[in-house]
Amino acid sequence: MHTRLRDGGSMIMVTIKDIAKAAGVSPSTVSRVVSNHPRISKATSQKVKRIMEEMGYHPNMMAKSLVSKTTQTLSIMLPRPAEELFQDFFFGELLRGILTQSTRAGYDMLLTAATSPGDEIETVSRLVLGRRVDGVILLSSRVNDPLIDMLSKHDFPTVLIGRTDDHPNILSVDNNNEQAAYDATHHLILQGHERIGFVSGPPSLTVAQDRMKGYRRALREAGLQARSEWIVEGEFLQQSGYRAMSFMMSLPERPSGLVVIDDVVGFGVLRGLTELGYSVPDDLSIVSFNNIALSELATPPISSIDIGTYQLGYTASQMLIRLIQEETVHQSRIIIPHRLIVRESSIQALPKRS
Amino acid sequence: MHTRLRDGGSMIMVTIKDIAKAAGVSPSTVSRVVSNHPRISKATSQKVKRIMEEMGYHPNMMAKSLVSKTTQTLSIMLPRPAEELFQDFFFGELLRGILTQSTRAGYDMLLTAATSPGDEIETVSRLVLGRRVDGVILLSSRVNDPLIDMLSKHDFPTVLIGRTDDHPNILSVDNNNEQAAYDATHHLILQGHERIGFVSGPPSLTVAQDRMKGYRRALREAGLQARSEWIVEGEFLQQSGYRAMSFMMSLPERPSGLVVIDDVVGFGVLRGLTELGYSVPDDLSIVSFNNIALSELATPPISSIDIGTYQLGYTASQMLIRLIQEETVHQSRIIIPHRLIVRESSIQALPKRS
DNA sequence: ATAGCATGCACACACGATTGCGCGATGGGG
DNA sequence: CCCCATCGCGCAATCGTGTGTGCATGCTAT
Repeated sequence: MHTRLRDGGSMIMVTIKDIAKAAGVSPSTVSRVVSNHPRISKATSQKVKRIMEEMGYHPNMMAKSLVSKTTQTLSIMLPRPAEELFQDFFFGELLRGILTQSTRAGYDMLLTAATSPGDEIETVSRLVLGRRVDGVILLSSRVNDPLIDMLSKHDFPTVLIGRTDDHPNILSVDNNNEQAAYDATHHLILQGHERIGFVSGPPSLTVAQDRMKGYRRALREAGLQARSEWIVEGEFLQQSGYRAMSFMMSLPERPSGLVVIDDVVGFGVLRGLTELGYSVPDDLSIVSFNNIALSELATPPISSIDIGTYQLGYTASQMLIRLIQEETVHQSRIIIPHRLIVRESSIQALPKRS
Repeated sequence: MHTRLRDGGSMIMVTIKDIAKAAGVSPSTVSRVVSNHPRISKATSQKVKRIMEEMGYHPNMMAKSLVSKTTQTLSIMLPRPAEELFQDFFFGELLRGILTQSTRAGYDMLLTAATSPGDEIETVSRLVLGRRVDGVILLSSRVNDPLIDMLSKHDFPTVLIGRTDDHPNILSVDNNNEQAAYDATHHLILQGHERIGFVSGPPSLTVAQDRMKGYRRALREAGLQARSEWIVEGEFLQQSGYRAMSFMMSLPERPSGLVVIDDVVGFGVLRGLTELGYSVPDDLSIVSFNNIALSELATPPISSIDIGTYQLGYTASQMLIRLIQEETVHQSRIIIPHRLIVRESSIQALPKRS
């Protein structure tokens, strides 16, 4: 059964002209009333405003954008593939930060993904060169990202959440991931561990590179060795954690502590260990990153580096809007502080309550 | 230090006129080339297309929208407060479903939240009456939602993810939540439980109401009683689960099985039980809803009703776009099938591997 | 009394695209 | 050979809003 639900765009549209006619003034006067132009008399202003109210006038944003050359819209450009991101709590918090700030500042958020692999440039061109958005927040902080090339070539307002070496003057918000990984690793060292592994993410991501560096530095400074079989690269998925765990536990010489690049991956590690009958933290201690809400609800709760996810998004949005509106920025790179949240997954001393 | 990064919107804009001039044709011809008008010669078409390529032409979407009265944009209207939603995995999957389909169909997604409490109508009016979007996906399926009133009064393309009684002809995608809760409860009954509780969400949400009904029906059919102290209402937060668990375990007569409205809440219950030294499923069996990715990674893995979250979003987007483009729909309400995923949290028979 | 200025508003054009209509050129059939 | 259909394209109006300019009017100052 086909049902006809709407009658062909019959929705009547109250324009500025209709208001003008009803108020007995010119369209320009109505426009100036809306924008609070000083040279409009109190009387006309009130009358026009009343009529706008009565007739239910809402300015056409498209017409407005056309002449003002601004859309009051930002785009969040998702990396490809985006599946991992969506599966991570991390993303929701980030989004919440971005949305809170941009909504407050009167900007709308466009959530953008490439239509097909390798189509990012095409997609962004359409938005950016087609003047659909005023600015872009990039979540794809890969090395040598052609998107960043393109945006910076066009001098388009862009803020990167992450890091890039190739474009020093692009705005970015990031953590000190090197130090964060150092702190996580150092924490395990302080707990007495000498065999510490690292479950990383895709090596093309700067965040994975940075955390790797911090991990290595901590070991080096402590005079410990980073054995290559204790370092595993994967994705930001639980399966990666599970696989990494299987591999590590099959080694003749196993690590006793593990730094894991993401909480979700950490969940995979933890679950695998539990299934195999190992105890955390006794058999293997775990520290991971991002401190998603469920980390503290794991059994045992997972120690994690809180990277200020909400703040990351909030700040990115704030920087971008400031850049668009004022065309100046105070700093081109802002580092959100991190902090280690210690939980049972990495504390052997803690009495077990079960 | 203030740094001037951009030189005042200097970004040159290639318009249809520029192309026309360079190609020695009229703007209308260029426009027709873009839209593949049949009455344009192969020769001119190719020449114009080559020049567009050379000069890097991208049509101005605002101008296009102004005349075509269509924006190729949909809005996802978030409920208030949105905090809970963002903290739930559920949301990411839903978003992924919506985005995948709408991107495929050539629509952009606007993520919209009210600027301040009670501002939903204002916010949506601006978007809808200001012709900023072509359609709206509503996530707020409260009872008596004034937003739905407003949208349906204006006959604006809308799809609701959830249910409403007040507006029978509004399009919606939903689960059979009553049956889903029935299935969850029935599963516990089959496991031999006779004292079964229900941890619900805000009673104003239709999803909470529906699941409550299914829970009650299952008990009634089995000749079991739903004691009021075994039914607790809360939010979609882990804390709610924790509190509900504390309360239930303090009762003189405790439930032995628990149906929980959301996995995240279930995590809270589970964690609380573990901390207090109770065993799941032996002391208390748990079945929850949504089957987020981490459910199977809990210790023990949580039984959950998979509601086809991705499919929910995908279908909503598909319905909406079809309504916009064809103005007809095959069905005004689509039910996404659910299925119970049984895991250790509700199976006493399963041998424990630890 | 009149020049001068501030005030309040309308006219007209612009933003960048789409599209109905019309006009010249071409070609084929009677 | 002429008429008419078809083809290929340009002209001009239009979408709804913003804004520079100009023209009245009324008030102040000399």
